[in-house]
Amino acid sequence: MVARMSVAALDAELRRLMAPLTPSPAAHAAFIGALRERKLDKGAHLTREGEPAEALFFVCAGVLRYYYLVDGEEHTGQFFDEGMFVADVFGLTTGGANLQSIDALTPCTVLAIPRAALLGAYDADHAFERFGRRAIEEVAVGSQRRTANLLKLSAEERYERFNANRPGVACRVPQYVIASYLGVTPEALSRIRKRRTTPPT
Amino acid sequence: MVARMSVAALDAELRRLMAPLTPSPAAHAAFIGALRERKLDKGAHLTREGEPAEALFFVCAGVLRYYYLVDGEEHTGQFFDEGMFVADVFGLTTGGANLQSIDALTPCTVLAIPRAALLGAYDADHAFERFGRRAIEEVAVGSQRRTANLLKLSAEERYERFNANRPGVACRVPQYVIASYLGVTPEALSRIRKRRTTPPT
DNA sequence: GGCGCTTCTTAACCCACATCAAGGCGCAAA
DNA sequence: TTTGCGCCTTGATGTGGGTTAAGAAGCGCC
Repeated sequence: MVARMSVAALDAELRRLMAPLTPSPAAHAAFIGALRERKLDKGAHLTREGEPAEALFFVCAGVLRYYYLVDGEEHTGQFFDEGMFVADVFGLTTGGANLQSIDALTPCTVLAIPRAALLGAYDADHAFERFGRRAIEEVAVGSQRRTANLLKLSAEERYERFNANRPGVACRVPQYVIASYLGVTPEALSRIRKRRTTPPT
Repeated sequence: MVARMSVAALDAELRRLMAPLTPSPAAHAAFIGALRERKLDKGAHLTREGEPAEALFFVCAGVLRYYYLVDGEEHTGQFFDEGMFVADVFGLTTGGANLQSIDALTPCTVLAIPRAALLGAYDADHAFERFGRRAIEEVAVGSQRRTANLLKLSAEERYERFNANRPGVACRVPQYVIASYLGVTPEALSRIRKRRTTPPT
């Protein structure tokens, strides 16, 4: 049931992150064997705030995001598209309840790595532990960069950078979701866009 | 030259994070042997933006922070006090130039774990690799929480939470540094404080 | 083709916070 | 004691973005 091509993409990421270590064939086989493919309609959820974390996900196709719900408002934390890993880091790493909800912004295909299989791989093989370390290092750097941008850039600059850095996301998700990522209202984003496309009078 | 008590505190953190694994005596001895103690005056820097990352640091005494310099303005990313690890995560993990500057907000004592020793420990022993994974997981969760707070809370709420969560930091660093952490000007923080202490007319 | 739903835009008004500009206070050096 | 400096506060004024309220435009569905 698991598409060959998707697993190959995940495997390439896996080997990039654990290099120069290589996993034992047994540990590798157990890991691959635990993968489950999931197809998501637009709007479907992978996790919800408060529920226990089940898995680490690898995006084969589509765009997802995680977000926080604050008195009815959705605050988007990050976007994930093809080739990226997604999870509620807190829930996945501590076993506690998820702090974030993850949903599909387009129809998606993901590979799920159940939490038990991931922890088992960490225990079974140093190479998987390295994969876990390197993967979360990239998450941490990305998150710190995001924090820095929120602190030091204006809404307009954040929008420019987002367009430049994530063009594949920018053109596939609705403006109001981008607004919630930038930390402004959809109205404000609309104004920014008008200003930008009509700078000369 | 390395104080016994400080190393004991670091070692406790180390064992907490690598549990239930334990390092080989040889790898553990090599790691401990590589530690170097550094004393910092208030205002002294551990790293500067653009320089190569040298080490991971463990705070024995004092308060430090990392910050970004944007046209003359310092934007504080995070505070670190006794018992915490500090580093420029990007520089330390990739070997590239630091993205952040780290300085001492009070006189400090830290233990430096040279980058080469850290990477060597990762290679030498699965238990150290686990320590690295767990430590950076905590960093990632903290950074995501910080991002979420910037997105969803007002300046006043961020100040309240900071006071509640980091009282030991709040009372030891100047207001203008706290303001740069909250993402407001010192003037705005001053007004927030006045409002807070004088809610009844 | 008409209907309803979602998304995006526009406009008017308001407010939190930035900016600019003075002071005030504590402390250390002279 | 005086001077100077770093830090905090206060006030006046400006503005980016929030809020509210309407439309307009795209699009699937009957």
